[in-house]
Amino acid sequence: MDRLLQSVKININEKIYVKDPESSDLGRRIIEESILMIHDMGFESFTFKKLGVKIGSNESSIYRYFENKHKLLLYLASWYWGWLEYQLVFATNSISNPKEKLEKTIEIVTKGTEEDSSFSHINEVLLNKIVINEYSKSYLTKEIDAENKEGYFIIYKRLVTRISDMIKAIDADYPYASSLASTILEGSLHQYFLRDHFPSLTDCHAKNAPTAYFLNLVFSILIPKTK
Amino acid sequence: MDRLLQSVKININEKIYVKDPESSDLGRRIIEESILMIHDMGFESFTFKKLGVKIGSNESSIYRYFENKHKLLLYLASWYWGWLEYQLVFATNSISNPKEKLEKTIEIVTKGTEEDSSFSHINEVLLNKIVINEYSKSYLTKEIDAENKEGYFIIYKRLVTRISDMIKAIDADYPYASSLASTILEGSLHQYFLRDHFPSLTDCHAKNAPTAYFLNLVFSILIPKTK
DNA sequence: ATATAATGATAGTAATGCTATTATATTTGA
DNA sequence: TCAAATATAATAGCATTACTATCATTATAT
Repeated sequence: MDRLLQSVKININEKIYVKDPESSDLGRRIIEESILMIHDMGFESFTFKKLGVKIGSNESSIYRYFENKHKLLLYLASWYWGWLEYQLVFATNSISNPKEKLEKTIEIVTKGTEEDSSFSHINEVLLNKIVINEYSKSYLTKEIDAENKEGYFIIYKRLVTRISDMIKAIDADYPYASSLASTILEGSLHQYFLRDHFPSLTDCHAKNAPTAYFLNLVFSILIPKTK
Repeated sequence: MDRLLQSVKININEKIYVKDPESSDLGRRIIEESILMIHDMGFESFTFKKLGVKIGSNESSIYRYFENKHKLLLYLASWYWGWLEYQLVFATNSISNPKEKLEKTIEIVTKGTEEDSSFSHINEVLLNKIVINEYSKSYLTKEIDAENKEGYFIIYKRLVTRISDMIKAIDADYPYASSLASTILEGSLHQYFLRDHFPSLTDCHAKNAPTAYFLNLVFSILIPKTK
């Protein structure tokens, strides 16, 4: 990825954290190590106590950054979607042809993250895997409506809206632009999960196969209509 | 639904339970009330202790049926998918035209469950909502590969395979039959979730709108190719 | 009537998810 | 440069969870 990304700070809703983890060394270590730990042990087994031991700090200190591990997950997910959105906007901004633009977009949001920018403390490859395995848990809760109202999911929603708008730009009459956009994002994560754990339920085995699958899907739906 | 369903017992992998909940009154009450409680309070807040209080029984007695609440969720999900599979086979068995058959299938698996059979102790309407909100949590775990090997997900996998086979029957050359099948099942649950909590991310607002969305999607992809 | 199985009651344990308090560094800015 | 403010660390404590174990009681089946 472009080195420029390094200097861009992903803007995350301040209500998600108690204290901005980007504002201190401890905060950055919390983010850095939590990604490694959640990836290793899964979100359920991950605790602030264990994280404290790992970063040589104290449980109570971590609570000064995040109310609980659910909020930390919301933070990591927001960061990931913000990072993806940045890449998307950066890569498609100059494309004026609507079809090309959507193609590029699908490519970006469905390709697996394979290399770490290795500039920041955030390992994007592992974060992508965390999003695949844990993102649903961040919204499949009883608190979803309240948290949505607080704006904890704006970045994700904005991303879906961007894709939806591009779909509409190609076919203004297609009545399911938002559903299709959300299917691409969600469905892509799901296909990667299936590839790793239920290989018989997917055809996406090769590298970046979800991209080919969704490109075929989307343009089978949209293009014939515009002819 | 047909009254016949009443007499059919959904066959669930014996490893999921310690003692078959269908084999006793207490077992049936565990299933019946757990559905109500998980629907009400969400899977996270639900505990065997609370369930015990609700059914006027003891925590330890419930542990004689299910090792833990995760296994109970696997049981409920398997029952749901088995029930859906039964409906699907029942309704499509006699259809020989591949397109009609897939149409009917999509209709069945994407339509929201609106009425309870009210014959058994299982409330299918609430169970459908539980599947929408909690099913992902049953497989997004670190134990997934071991549990898959134990066969805890066979019914779900069989269902996806059935749909995949029907897709292949229409277009043998379409290279993503399994991915499309899994997208229909998963995506449908997701669209219902979005409808209830992120309405701006979906176009499926009307009753059974996911059915229309997926019918359009699938046949835009498959039919043009066969012409 | 007796053995067997199912259920209920009670207790206990380690871990989790916090909160609170106090002590000790570290930073900063007057 | 020193005091004040701020950040972090250490320790303790508490309610709840997710169990396990034991023993008593109650059906049921032979």
